[in-house]
Amino acid sequence: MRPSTRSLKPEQRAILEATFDLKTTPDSFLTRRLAEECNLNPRQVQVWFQNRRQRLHKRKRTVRTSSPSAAEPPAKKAAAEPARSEPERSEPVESESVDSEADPCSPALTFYTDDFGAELPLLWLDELDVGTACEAELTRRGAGQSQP
DNA sequence: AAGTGGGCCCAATTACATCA
DNA sequence: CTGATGTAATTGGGCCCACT
Repeated sequence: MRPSTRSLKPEQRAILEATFDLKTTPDSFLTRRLAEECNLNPRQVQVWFQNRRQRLHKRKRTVRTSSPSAAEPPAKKAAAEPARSEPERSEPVESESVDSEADPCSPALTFYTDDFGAELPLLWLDELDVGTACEAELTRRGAGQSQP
């Protein structure tokens, strides 16, 4: 493993990866929030997610093709993709690792990434109410910024 | 209804950095 | 030094939605 070559800081990646685990395609709002949280440009966040998805698909394809019993047709892009019909795009990809590190007891999702070893309170990940939950939580954090 | 512009995504590619 | 590998960023093409 390379210690991140010319890449983002471990903390930034940790946040992005934790988010990616729950949501591989964040909407513009979430992208902006992530950018704020990571001190990056929204464009960078967007590019990061794009590359991440690409890597994931590539790996899966490689695994399948290298697999002797892999008989999955290429699925030609939009062929099997409902795409923008869904407002929230049900994740077509299964998380490669980390099934559910989120603490269900916590009001705000908390992730522990062994990558960074840090505690990442990602509150906006509630896909259902990204907007409101995020606003509320961010406001709270911005004001108090302290967890009991 | 048709045409246009903006936004988003995917796949492929490029450019750079690091390690063996 | 070179080749392999990983990552960030760019490019090109396609699709969808809102607007005129």
